[in-house]
Amino acid sequence: MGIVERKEREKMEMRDRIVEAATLMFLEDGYEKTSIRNIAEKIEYSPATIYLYFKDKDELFFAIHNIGFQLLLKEMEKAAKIKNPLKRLREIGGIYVEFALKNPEYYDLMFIMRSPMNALKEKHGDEKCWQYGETTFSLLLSTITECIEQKLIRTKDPVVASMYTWSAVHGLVSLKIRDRYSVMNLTDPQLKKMLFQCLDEFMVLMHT
Amino acid sequence: MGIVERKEREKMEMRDRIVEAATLMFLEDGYEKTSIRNIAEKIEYSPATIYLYFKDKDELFFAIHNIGFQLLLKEMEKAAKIKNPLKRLREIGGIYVEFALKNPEYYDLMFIMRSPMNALKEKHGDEKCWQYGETTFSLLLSTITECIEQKLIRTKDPVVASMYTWSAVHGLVSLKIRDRYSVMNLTDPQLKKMLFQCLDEFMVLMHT
DNA sequence: TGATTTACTAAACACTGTTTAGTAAATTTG
DNA sequence: CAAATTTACTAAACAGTGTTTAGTAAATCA
Repeated sequence: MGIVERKEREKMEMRDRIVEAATLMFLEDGYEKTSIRNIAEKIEYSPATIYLYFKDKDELFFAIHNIGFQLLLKEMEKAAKIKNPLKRLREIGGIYVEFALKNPEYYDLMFIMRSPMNALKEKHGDEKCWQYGETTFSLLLSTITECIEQKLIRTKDPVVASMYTWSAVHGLVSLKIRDRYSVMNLTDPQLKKMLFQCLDEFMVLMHT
Repeated sequence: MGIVERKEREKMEMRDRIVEAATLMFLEDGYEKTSIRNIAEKIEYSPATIYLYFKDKDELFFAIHNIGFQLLLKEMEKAAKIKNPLKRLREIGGIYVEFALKNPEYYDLMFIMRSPMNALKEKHGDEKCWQYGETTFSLLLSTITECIEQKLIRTKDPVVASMYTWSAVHGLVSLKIRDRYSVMNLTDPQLKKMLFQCLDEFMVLMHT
């Protein structure tokens, strides 16, 4: 009898409805204002119900963080086609920066906020750990490895190169998202231009 | 009569006592656990008293953030002596990374958390804005300008170079502080070694 | 000495994440 | 089909949070 299947499906549907409502609220009003009580009110259930589907707020926001990664990885696919690994590397960087500027809330959750990482810590070993993070990093790593193989960049260690490349682009966008470029009085379009100038200059530095 | 002077001095002393207690709590137990109520209890005053000395929690944490910057700038002074601007640049980077790893809570407050920047936004124009941030950045900017003048680095625009250099080191340490290097299973000493490898590799890239 | 200002606080307001105990409906079992 | 059990849900409470208001006692001024 398909009764347990139906129940499982219903459970999944309810979970999805919670994540959907929470995501909408999070993107519109930010993390702080997306309270368990507000989400519950939006889906017309009691706050306690949410705890039947998620261990805590961190686990719920881990689910939202995953949606963000799916979005980023879909964008990244566009770069995967590019044969020349150096051009692909530049495109990956460009997509990364563009994603962060277009989806600052998602980016914040994916790479800055503590919340989703807390969720990972608690279920140690259950699934490997930070799957989507690994996937994204290995995309960068394999591209840089190709660049080194073809002697297109001035570096030997692919892991070190991947780390400081990731750090460079993360630094660029996270300082913007967390308001530290207020030092230089720039408008948003001016800053965006600057960020891409930084990216291009960085690519020049790496190039043989 | 020195009565208003004494009162002013007492007001300052009380302010300092609040900041001191809050700083100790913040460094020991982190931002979340450093509540207005806990601070008040520690200094043996009521929570409402704190609001006679600080507009809100953000303003209090802006004061703590300033202490962090004083600490960083004191470390930076050691680099100022170095004549060779390229070596000075490397030292500035090293001190920056070292500071972040040794004082992750301060670093977080200074360059990642929203709280102190919120305090700045509210008093628009009162003092310029993010004074300490500007000071630190101009230290980097002047060093890089010297490097360019002496043709020691492969770049023309000093502002762009300062931005991506800052971003690179900020990226390195902020990904560590916010737990995103959990991807690579490294111990803390291993990661530290890697971060400095990244810094050195980056310096090689910049060098002519 | 009386008026005023200053420094402070108790209590409340409006929130937050989370847990517990209990209920009503759906499902399974005899 | 009726009784027992499981499932899905909620009201209410717990223990906190930042912040404001109204009121008090002491210090200072006139």
